Amino acid sequence: VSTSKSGVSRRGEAYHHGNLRQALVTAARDLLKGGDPAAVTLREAARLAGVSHNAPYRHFAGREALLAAVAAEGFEDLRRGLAAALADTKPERRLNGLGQAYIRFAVTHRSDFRLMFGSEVRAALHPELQEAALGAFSLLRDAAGPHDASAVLRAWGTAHGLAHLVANGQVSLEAALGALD
Amino acid sequence: VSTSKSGVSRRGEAYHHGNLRQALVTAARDLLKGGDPAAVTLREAARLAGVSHNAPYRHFAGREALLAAVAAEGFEDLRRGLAAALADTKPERRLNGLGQAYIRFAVTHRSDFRLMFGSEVRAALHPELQEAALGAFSLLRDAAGPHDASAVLRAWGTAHGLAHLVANGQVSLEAALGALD
DNA sequence: ACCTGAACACCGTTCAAGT
DNA sequence: ACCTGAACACCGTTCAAGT
Repeated sequence: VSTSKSGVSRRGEAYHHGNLRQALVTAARDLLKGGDPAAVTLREAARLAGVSHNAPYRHFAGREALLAAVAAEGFEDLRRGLAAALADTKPERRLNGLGQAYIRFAVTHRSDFRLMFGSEVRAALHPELQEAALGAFSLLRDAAGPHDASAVLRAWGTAHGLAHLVANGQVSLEAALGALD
Repeated sequence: VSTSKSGVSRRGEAYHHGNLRQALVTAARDLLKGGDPAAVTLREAARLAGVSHNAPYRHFAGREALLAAVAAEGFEDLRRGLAAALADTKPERRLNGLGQAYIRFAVTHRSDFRLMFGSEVRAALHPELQEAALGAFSLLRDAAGPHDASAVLRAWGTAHGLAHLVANGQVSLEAALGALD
């Protein structure tokens, strides 16, 4: 968002964009907010970034790679949200606090959440995405406190499932939070 | 799959197909099995069904309507699976048995499951799909037995979340079933 | 009623250049 | 290095016909 870093020396300048990669990710994220992942188009993202329909290939192998970068940013946001919840929660309420933060993320980042766990992007093909996802998941695992693996997995599943149901509009946020404990 | 019903009088006959709608849904389901929902294409489904790329519009308003029909079939299958689990489970283990069946459905119908709960199809726009989904969900609600609404929702969330995690390959089937209780 | 063929506006992706 | 323009093969969707 800032123009202070490297490359963009004249305003309106498209050639030697300087931050095209991030501009494309941001554009894609905006397109995604509309709710329809099919609307995230390489050509439209390029248009929003002010470059030719072909410039994105300098930074991304293809459309799916751009979506993977968006999803990876989503997982980083999720990790931050979970970490913040940890800091605000008493140790004995950790599972609960993490669950709440997970569900809140799903509603406040609805379209990101669906992309992160949807089928548009095959995570196995995008190491950067896998790493970001692992970052969020392992925080969950490590931070859950004195519970056995099965209890942690069950708590994860519950938060994850309620988050999906809320994000899909099948359950209200209040009901989901109320069901957490 | 049967040719005995209405219309297909000569083999190889495409004109007055007789069962084009179902043929298209079946074709779409086959395409979906590949794992990539983008591969489900109106034109390719028409090709598989042996009709022109335009014939599907006689039965579906567009691509999304075809996907909605596929998802609706998925929900009917899910409902059947849940009903079968109910019949096989002692009353005091109902929540558990339903959860197991839910997770099993997700792994045996991986791509259907992801379509049913993914973002390709906006359920709100397809009443037939909403009805099929409600059929499965209300079976869950009604059959759960002597539990309060919050406990039923939590159990649904847990099964749903674990099912997603298994379908996405983030958790093994054994671990998910083990976490159920 | 049900189906076809041509046409339009889009996409992802590749290639040969340009600065 | 980074970007452009032309080109290709695909799509969804619409329209005017055909039987």
